[in-house]
Amino acid sequence: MLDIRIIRENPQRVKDAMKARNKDMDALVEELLAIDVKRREITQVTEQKRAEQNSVSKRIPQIKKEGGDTSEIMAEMKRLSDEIKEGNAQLSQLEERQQSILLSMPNLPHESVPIGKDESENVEVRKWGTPREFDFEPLPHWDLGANLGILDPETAAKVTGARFHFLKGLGARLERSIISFYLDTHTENGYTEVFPPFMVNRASMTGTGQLPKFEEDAFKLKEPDYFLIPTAEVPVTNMHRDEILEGAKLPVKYCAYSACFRAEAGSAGRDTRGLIRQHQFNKVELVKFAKPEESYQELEELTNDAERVLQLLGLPYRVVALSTGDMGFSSAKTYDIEVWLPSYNRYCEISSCSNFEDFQSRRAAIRFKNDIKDKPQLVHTLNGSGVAIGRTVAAILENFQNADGSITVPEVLRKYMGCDVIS
RNA sequence: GGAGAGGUGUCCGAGUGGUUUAAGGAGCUAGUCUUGAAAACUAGUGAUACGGCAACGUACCAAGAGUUCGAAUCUCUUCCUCUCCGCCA
Repeated sequence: MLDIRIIRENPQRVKDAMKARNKDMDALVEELLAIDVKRREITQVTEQKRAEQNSVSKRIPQIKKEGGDTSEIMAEMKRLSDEIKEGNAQLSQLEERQQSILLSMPNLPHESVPIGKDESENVEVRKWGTPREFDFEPLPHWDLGANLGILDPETAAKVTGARFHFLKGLGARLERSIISFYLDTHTENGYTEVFPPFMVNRASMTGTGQLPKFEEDAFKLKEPDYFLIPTAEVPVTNMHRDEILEGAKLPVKYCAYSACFRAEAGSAGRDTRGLIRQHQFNKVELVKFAKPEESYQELEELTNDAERVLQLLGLPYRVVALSTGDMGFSSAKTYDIEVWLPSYNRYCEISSCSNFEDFQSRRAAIRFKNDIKDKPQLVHTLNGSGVAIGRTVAAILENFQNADGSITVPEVLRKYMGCDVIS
């Protein structure tokens, strides 16, 4: 959520930023400005009346005690009370409208973000590794998985439906090994491991920006009003909702494994085969709470921390800076890490690392103060996949396949897998 | 799921409609006393939000709604905690 003060003081900057995101919100910005003026005006008048009501109310018991007649004052107070109620009603209407507009507005992109209409204008920042030249015809991971008997979407379709998988045997073990390897790597690197709930309430989904705008993307329980998490970002960031953190303890760094659930609304027909786009997938997520002046340095480090696991696995990847037109709703700046997938013959997103600045922390009221006497200020929140598990499995199967259909297990996973080859 | 008890400030805890600007205590801060410390005494003490240039005002007693001139206190809804029972991993 944007700060109403930024809109009040620099509406043009906000309008321009929305246009860079392909959204014309000029009319909404103007409406916000009008609401803001009116809101403050009514607040002042109503609070003044409230002050009078408080002071008169204090005198009433004294007058009664002295045997005075209060009926005239009571009648006057009744009128005042009605006026206050009317003022409050107007205020809550204005506040509700203001809030609903603010909740619908995406974050302002950081000045370093490339301006662009969509993903075609993302900027490649760096590349690591070299895509392998095969001396045989490489298979896509869904064929490799089926041939090895480790990937079984058909049974999942019977048991549940489309876009789910059973992993079997060494496939299931590979999934589990990657989770452990990622968590071990990140905890050695200073992240505190947490295991979060996989369902969250509405306040948490609103805090990180999934609601109210993107409700149709989430799986929702009928009763109670809970959502299946689309990413561990939601429960982990909301751990500190409505809290004031100690400045000396920042940055706070968490890593968390979770299953992730996405309805994938609007993506029918895309990536229908294999592990790339599922309704349920596993992911290890990195989450940071940082001081504002350090958050962009922290974003670079978080991205590097995510890259490290791919380097250790030996998977070629590249890092791209998303353009204004391709960035997510809540993000001020995002790097995507894309792993090389032979079957796609291109790099494919496996991690998305973002600085949300104070966009989430304002919604979720996550603050800090350096000293006990300071005024609390909003932290900057960051997160990134470190990294997606299912897509890692796909990348390992495809990049490390052998001519006989077997898969060479990356060195770092062997102690988890208990074998060198999947065959 | 059933029955019961609760949720008040940093903490403990009083408070069933108005002299409560939330009693009292603990803790914390400063001072007095003391060679120093402890004790005692005195004073201070909201890690909150909004409006206002400011003085200040307003809100906030789990959350939300209601009754009333006036609500921590009465009514309704929700959430959470604890105890017992049931069920379960």
